[in-house]
Amino acid sequence: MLHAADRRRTDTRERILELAEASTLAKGFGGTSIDELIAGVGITKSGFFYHFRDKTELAEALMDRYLVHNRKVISDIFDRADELIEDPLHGMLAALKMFAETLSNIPEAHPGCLAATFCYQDQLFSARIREMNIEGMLDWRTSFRRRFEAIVERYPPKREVDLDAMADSVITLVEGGLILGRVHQDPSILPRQIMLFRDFVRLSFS
Amino acid sequence: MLHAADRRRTDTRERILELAEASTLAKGFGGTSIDELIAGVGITKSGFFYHFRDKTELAEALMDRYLVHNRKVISDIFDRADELIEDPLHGMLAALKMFAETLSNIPEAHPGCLAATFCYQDQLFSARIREMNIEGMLDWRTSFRRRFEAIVERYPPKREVDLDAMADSVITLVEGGLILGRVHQDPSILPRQIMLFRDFVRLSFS
DNA sequence: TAATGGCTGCACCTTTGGTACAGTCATTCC
DNA sequence: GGAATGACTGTACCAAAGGTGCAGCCATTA
Repeated sequence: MLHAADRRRTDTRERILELAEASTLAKGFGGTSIDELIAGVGITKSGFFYHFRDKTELAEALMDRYLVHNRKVISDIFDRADELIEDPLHGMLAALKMFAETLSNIPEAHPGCLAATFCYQDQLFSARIREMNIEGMLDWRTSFRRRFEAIVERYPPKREVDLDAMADSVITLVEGGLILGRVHQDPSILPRQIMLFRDFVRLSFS
Repeated sequence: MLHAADRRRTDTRERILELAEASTLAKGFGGTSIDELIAGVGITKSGFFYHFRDKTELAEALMDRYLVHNRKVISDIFDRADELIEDPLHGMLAALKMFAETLSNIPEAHPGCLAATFCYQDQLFSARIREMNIEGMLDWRTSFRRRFEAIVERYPPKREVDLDAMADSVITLVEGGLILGRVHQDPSILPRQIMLFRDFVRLSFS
C-alpha cells in the first residue's frame, strides 16, 4: 500500500527535475542530455527511466512545474495588489509595477522560456505538451482579461480598446522580452517593457 | 579561376537552405535532420557536407538569409511610409499599420522565430550565431530609435518616455507574438499586438 | 588535355535516446 | 519473521543522428 508518509519515497525524481530545469533554461531542452542528468544526480540510466518513461515525459513534468509556478506568480501579484488597492485601474498599475520588480530580481530563472523552448520544438513532443502550453498562456489571458473588464467598467475609454489583445500583451512581452534579454545579455529589457505597457494602460484609461 | 558566371555553379546549396528554412520554421532546427534534407533535395550526405562543414554552418547560413530578409522588411516599410508621409509621428503610425498588415498576410513564414529558435539553443552553436542574432535585433532597435527621436522632437511628450524600451517594443512583440500565435494557433495575435502598440505610440505623443 | 567543381559511394565512428530484463537492497505490511 | 514492494543497479543491446575520411566520377572550363 502506498501512502503519503511512505518512507521509501526518495527525492531523486525531484532532483532530476531540478537539474533538468536549470539545464534546460541554460542550454535548451534539446541540449540537455539524459547522460548529463544522471551524472549530475548520481544515478544510472535505468534509474532515470524508472522515473520517466522517456524524455518527453520529463518535458511534461517540467511543464507541470512551470504551470504551478506560473499560476503562483500571477496570483501572488494580483492578491497583493487587491490587498493594497481597491480601484481596478490602480490595482493593475500596482500589479504591473510589482511584476516588473519581480522580473528585475529574478531575470534568468523565469521559466517562461520553457514554454518558448517547447513551442519551437513542439512537433517533437506530445500533444500533452502543446495543451499544457496553451493552458499556461490561457491562465495569463483570463486573469488579465477579467481585470481589464473591471477597469473598462469604471473607466470607460475614449477610443475602443482591443481587450483580448491587451490581456495577451503581458505574456507576449514576457516571452519576447526574455528572448531579447537573452540575446542582448541585458536583464533590464523585460522589466522595462512591462513598465512601458503600464504607461500604456494608464494612458488608455484616463 | 572562379568567377561570377561560372557555369558549374548549381543551385543545390540554395535548395538545401530553402528546405532547411521551411523545416526549421515548422519543426525547429533540432528537429530538422540532415538525412531529411538530403532526401528532400535529392543528394547524398557527402553532397551536404561538401556545401556545409557541419550543421552549425547551416544554421549560420540560415541566419544570414534571415538578416537580409529582416533588413528588407524594415526598410521596405519605412521607405514606403516616408514616401507617403512627412510627419514622423504619422509616418510611424502608418508604418506600424503596414507592418501589422504584412504580418497578417504572411503569418507562418516570418523568420523571426529563427532568432528565437537559435536563441534558446545558442550554447550549442557558435559565437557567430549569437553575434548575428544580436546584429538582427540591433537593426530593429536603431531603426525605431532614430524615428522615435524625430517624433519626440516634434511632439514633446507630457511624461518622460523610455525611448530605448520603445524602440525595442516592436521586435519584443514580434518574438513574443510569434510564440503566442504558434501556441494558440491564432495568426491574428501578433498583428493585433502591433496595432495595440500603435495605439500606445499615438497616445504617448498627443 | 588537364584541372577543377560538384558531387557519389562506401566504410566507419560517437553520442544520444532508448529497450529489455534480471538482480539487489532497504523498508514496510501482515 | 517472511513476503511484498519501491527504488533503484548492471549488463547488453539497438537505431537514429551527426559526423569523418577518402577514393572515384563526370561535366565544364582554362
